[in-house]
Parts: sequence; C-alpha cells; structure tokens
Amino acid sequence: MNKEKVPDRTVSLETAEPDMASSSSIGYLGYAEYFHNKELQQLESDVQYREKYQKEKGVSHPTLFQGLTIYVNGRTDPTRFELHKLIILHGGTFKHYLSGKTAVTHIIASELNASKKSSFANYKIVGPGWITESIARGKLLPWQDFRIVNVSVLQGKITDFATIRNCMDPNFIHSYFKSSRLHHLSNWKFQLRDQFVQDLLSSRGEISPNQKYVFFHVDFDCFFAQVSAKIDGTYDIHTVPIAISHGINNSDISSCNYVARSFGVHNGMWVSSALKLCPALKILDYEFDEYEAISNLFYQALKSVGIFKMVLPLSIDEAIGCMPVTSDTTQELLTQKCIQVRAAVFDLTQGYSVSIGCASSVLLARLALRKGKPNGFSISWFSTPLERRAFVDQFKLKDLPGIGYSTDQKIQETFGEIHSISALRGLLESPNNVSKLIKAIGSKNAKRLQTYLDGQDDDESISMVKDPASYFQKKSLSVEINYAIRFKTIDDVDTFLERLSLYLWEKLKDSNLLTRQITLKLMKRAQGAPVDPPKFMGMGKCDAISKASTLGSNTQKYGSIASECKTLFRILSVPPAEVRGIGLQFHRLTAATQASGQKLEQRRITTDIFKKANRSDDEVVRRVDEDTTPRTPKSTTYASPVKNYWDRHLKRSVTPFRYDFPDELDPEFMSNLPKDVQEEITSHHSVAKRAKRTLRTELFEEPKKQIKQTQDLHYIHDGRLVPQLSFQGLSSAKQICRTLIDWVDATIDVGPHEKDLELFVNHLNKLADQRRSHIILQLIKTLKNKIDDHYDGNSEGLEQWEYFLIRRLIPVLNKTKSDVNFNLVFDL
DNA sequence: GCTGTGTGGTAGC
DNA sequence: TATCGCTACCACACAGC
Repeated sequence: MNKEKVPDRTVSLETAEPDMASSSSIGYLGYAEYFHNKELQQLESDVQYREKYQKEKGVSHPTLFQGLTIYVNGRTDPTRFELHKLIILHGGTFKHYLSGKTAVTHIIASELNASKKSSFANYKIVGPGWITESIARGKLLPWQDFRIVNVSVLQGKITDFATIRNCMDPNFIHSYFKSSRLHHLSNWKFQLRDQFVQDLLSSRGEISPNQKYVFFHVDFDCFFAQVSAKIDGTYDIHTVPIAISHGINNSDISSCNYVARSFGVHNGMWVSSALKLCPALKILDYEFDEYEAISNLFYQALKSVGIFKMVLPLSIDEAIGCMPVTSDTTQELLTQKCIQVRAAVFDLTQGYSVSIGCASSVLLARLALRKGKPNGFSISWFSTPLERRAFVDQFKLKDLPGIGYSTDQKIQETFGEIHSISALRGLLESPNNVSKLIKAIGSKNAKRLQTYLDGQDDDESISMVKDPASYFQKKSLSVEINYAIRFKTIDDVDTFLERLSLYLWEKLKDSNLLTRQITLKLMKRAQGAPVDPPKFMGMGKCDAISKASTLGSNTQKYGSIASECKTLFRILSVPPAEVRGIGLQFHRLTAATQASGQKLEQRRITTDIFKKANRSDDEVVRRVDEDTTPRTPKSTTYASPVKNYWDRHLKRSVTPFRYDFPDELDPEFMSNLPKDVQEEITSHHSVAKRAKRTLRTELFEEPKKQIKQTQDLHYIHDGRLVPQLSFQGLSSAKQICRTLIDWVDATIDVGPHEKDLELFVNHLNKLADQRRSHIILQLIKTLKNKIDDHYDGNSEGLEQWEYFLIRRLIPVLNKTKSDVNFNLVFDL
C-alpha cells in the first residue's frame, strides 16, 4: 500500500518543475514545504494583483484592512473568491490555510457549527458583511458588530436528521440525496456528460475518428479530502491524517489523504476500523457545494490550457484531455505540457493539486496516473510493443479498469493466488488457460483483459474517443435508495413509490424523453440477516430482485408510471417490512417529439372562460404519450397484463388527500365535501386539535387589523378580517369550484392556457398569504378529482393538466404546509 | 438464431 | 448517538419461440 504511492523514479518523469519535483521525492513534509512556498508566492502575487488592478483601473482603494490577516471559512456570500479580491484590494492579507501556527487576525464565516465554534474560540469570527460594509462605508467598522453569534446550523441539522431517519417524511428523498455522496457523484457525472454533449453539438466540432491523440488522464489527489480540509481550515493536509465521512462508527470513509493511507486507511473503510489503524485520524464533513465549485474551475482550467482538442469528462474530479499527436510530440514536450496543466489547475483553483498520467492510449494513461500520484505526473511514451507490455507488467490485475473485486476473485479461484499482470500473461500462453479464463469471467471480459495485457484500448474506450457524442448520450434513467428504507404497511410502500415515481418522472420530463419499459428493483433483507443491520439504518445483507414491465406505448404519463410501480411491487411480493432498498428504472427511452413537448399551441380562454372547445380547435389536438416514430415490426410489444386490472381497482379507491386539520373546520369547506370524507374529517378532528394546541396561541394571536382599506374586507372562519379575494370575478369557494370543473372539462383535449394557469396560481398564492389553507385544499382537490374523471382518456390536455397539478400546485400546497404547519400529503 | 428478462459487476470519492 | 449503501452501462445465462 505504502509503496505504491511513492512514484517509481525510473518510470516517472516528474523532474521538470523544481518545486513540485522535489516535493515528490521527499515525502509529506516536502509537500508542506512546497505549499508553504506556494503560499508565499501567492502573497506576492496578491500584492502584484492589487498594483496591476489599481493601475489598470486608475483607482486606489483605501487600505482598510492594512495589517490584518484574514481567513475565510466555509461557504460565504459573497464567495471566498470575491472576498479574497476585496481583501487584497483593500490592503489586507488573505490566508488560504489556517494551520496552527498561522497568525490570523480574523476569520470570515457565515455560520459555524458547534465544533467549529469551539475550535475557533480564540479567533475573531465575523460575518462577510464586515468586509463588504466596511468597504461601503469607507472605514473599518468594529468587528464586534459583525460577530457570529447564533449557531444557526444546528437547527437545520436536527430537522434534516429527523427527515432522513424517516423514509415516510414527504421530504425524505430530497433531503437524503442532499447528503448522499454516491448520488452526487452520479449526478455530477451525468451533468458533465450532458454539458459535454451539448458543447460538442453546438460547437459543430469535427471529431475526426482517425485522429491520433496523446491522452492526459488528470485526477485530483484525494479530492474530497483536499477540498474539505481546505474549507475546514483546521488541519494541515500534508501532515495530519484526514478522512471524509458522515459518521463516527459504521460509516463509510469516502476519501482520505495520503497521510491516512500510510496507516493503511483506505476509501470505503468504515470509520471504526480506520480509527483502529490510525487513532489520530481526523474526520471531516462533506462540502458538496464546494466540490462542485472546485470541479468547475478544474474543467475551466483544462480548457484554458488550450492544448486539448477534447476534454472527456470521467467524473467530478477526473477528466481525459486529448491532445492531437504531431511530429514534434516528444517526451520533453509532454513533460512541459503536464507541468503546464498542473499549474493551470493549481492557479485557477487557488491551490489544489492534481496528478496526471500521460500516454498514447486511454489505458496506459490510466496506469501512468497511478505512477504519477500523488501530486505528480508520469509519462508513458513507448516506441515498441515490448516496452508497452513491460510497462503493463508492473501492475496488478486489480489496477486494470473493469477488474473489480469480484472478477479478481474469479481469476484467483481459477488459477490460484495470482495478482500480477505478468503472472497472468504467462498463464495465458496456454490456450487451455485462455478457455478457463473465458469460463471464469466471460468471453467479453476475457477478450478485454487480453487487449489490456497488450497495453491497448478496448472497444469501449475507442468508441469514447472516436464518437464521444453517442458514447456520452444517456440511454436509461434510474433512481434507487437503499438507505433508511423501513416500511410497515403496503400503504407506506405505495406512498413511497408514488414519490419515487414522481422524482424520476420529473427527470424524464425535464429531459424531454418517453419511456417504454419500467423496472422496479427491491433490496430484500436476506434470509437470516439481522433486522437491524450493523450500519445504522443501513440495508444490511440483502437479496436484490427486480421486475420489469413493458408498457403499451412510449409514455411520459405520471399516472401510468406510478400505478405500474405499485403493480410491480405486488408481483414481487416482498413483505413491506422486509424491504431495505427500492429502485426504479426507465429503459428504452425515446426523445419526445416536438408535438408532444410543451410547445403545443394553447388556446386562450378569457372572455368565454372555460367553455367547451369548438370543433376546429379540437383538430390541433395531438396525442402526447405516443411516440411518432414507427415501431420496429419485429419487436414484440404488449400492454402490461396487470395494468388494466390495476387501473380498474386502484384508481378510484385512493383517497386523494391525507392531512391533519386546522383548529376549526370551515363549515363552507365541509359542506362541499362528500359525506364519507366529512365523517373521516370529523372523526380525526379532535385528535388533530389536541396535537395542534401548541400552535394555537401563535396562530390566533395574530393581529386582526393592519390591512389597508383598499379592498373589501370580510371575516373568515377563525375570526380574522382579511381582504376579499376573487378569481374570475367569483369569490365564493363553491362558485369557483364549479368554474374549475367547467374549465377542466372544456380544456381536457387541448390543455389549459398558460395565462389562465397563472391567474389560478396567483389566486392560490393570495389565499396562502391569508393562510386559508383549507380553501386551497378544497380547490385543488376539486381540480384533481375532475382531472381524474378524464383519466382513461388519452389526450394532450390530460397530460398537461397532470403536469400542472404536480409541478405547479404541489409547491403551493407545500408552502401552505410550512405556513400553517399542516401535515399535508398529496396523494395521487 | 433471435428477443426479452433478471442478475451481477464496475466506476467515481 | 447513529448516518446519508447512487446510477449508467455492459455482459451473461436462461427462457421462449
């Protein structure tokens, strides 16, 4: 382990840049020294920057911060970069690091958690406003006025924590993903690929398939650890062992620095085991926003160097720069370019180190990268296949891309304890062993492995380089959560599936895609596995099972998707209490055509509001859920056999809403409800009322006046006097409900007009401002029921109505919820 | 031979 | 107190024709 990370001097070429090269050869203290030097340089360049800026702009800033040394901690507004500029322009000294011995006079921060607060106890900690307001007033304001006092973060943490523990919380999915590193990694990867494809298409860039490239595989050294350590500012990453994790026990370490690695700590290890190996290990938090920001600068830097024809995105912190080969491509030139790239990233990101592997194939560049790490680079530029093989032979099987734990195990089971590439190469000279290998790991895998033994790229890497646009094109869409999933009843599962479908459906919609196949994937507690797994709220040992369903048509309809998921869950017949993870996948995606997009012409109905469309208007109707591309006659397609059953039996049986109640029931509201719902409400009301008692004071002691007499006022059920609102000239909820029903009926074919929707949402928002949640509830419920009546139809309008309901009205409901503290769940 | 489905493996920190 | 175990893609075995 330890040996690996010290670059092999015979192969590595990191000799060119004096300060960097020396650091590689003398170890961790060397890095510290290097960074110290770099910081001195930074200070000098800050002074130069100030002089240059002031000269160019012909201004001279007052030296407000003269003699002060300021460090910026965590996320701030303005950003750390802007503050940096402001501080140095006004004569201050900006510190990038906060190591124990650094004399810092002030720390800028927006918020501090409790632990930070205590570790910064001896510093003057102020909000960014101290800088900006001092500048605005032209004098240094007393820092005490901007002192950070409240520990606002804590409150937020508690709420988030509660949400994540309970998968039935309406905000669970979003708040969970907000903290999931794997979700972020996947999301970032997608965004980078998406951006890449867009750039490629818009640049009309001709990527010649025959172009020969030198590949620069560029990768941050322990990315999360570097960034979090810098944000935290407490420890020197070059001397203190640091790891990034959420927890303190059975929690994954996602990234650790090279000091920690020297103790045997590695990524993926649980914190408890890591602490046994390295008791001094410091655990730091994730800083997802900052990772993203630094990554942006990273990609910017790679482009700014100007030597790459393409920069292929591999992940948040990893990319391949492709430089066309010319006649003067020599080792010397490549060395220079590596230094240049590393310096560009270092400067633009203000101090982050990347390593580079540089070679003639994607594979060799990846292997060279291992040699270059950490904080260095390595070039593998060979003239003969023999040299190439000799180079590959230095690595282990597990170093090869695509050879993970499982494949490695299979190879060992077949051939005994072999780990090195050279050993396998020897074995494969016998055809007998080749067929053994194929049997163990499959023919494709075996073929790819043999290609790698030769130092060559496999087909996939080749297609990535030759046809990047299609390589990076998305072909499926999925979501899964295998943490904190605990259900009691099938109702829980249904509710969760609806939310999960909604989440994925929104992505489908946003990408303007249709799906033809849905797969539900479940993680089921394995036979004999403990009900409470060792990892808190984890999934433990599970069996993965999945079930796919091919839909009758390419669809984008939320309703069909959600029902199909519930059906699939029943087919898999896993008891809700055994479910430890749940996932949803859309396959066989097709682009939604222009006709099915939202650009479809809409009729404006104002004068004659909500009246039935006339004949000629109906002709513009196009079906939304049918792909217009012809189907391949060969492919057998069938509607889900259970789908109809499900639609028949489930659709009408769901209660559209579940909610807690306001203190007093509005009689007008009640009278509009069906009898059974009235009973349900009444029976739960007393309980709900008790639960709400603490809220009562706050709610009812609200002053009753203060409203300017610009419009009619009227009393509402709780005794408040509020302005009379109206929608389409109507003010009674009953009348408005009737209008809504007519509106839906009249526009179910072509969809509602955007302007009308605006007006309606406005009206709801005004009601929300008056905290009249029950009226909002009633209106939306009416609308929802009416839309449901048309559910069996298949029209553009229905689809638009559903979309409106989910995307526009739910937010209003949520807003209401936070105002009045309703526990309102939209049940579709 | 083909197609479709369920499962398993891998990568990023 | 704990803790945030995702997601896209490829490949294969098998079933059914």
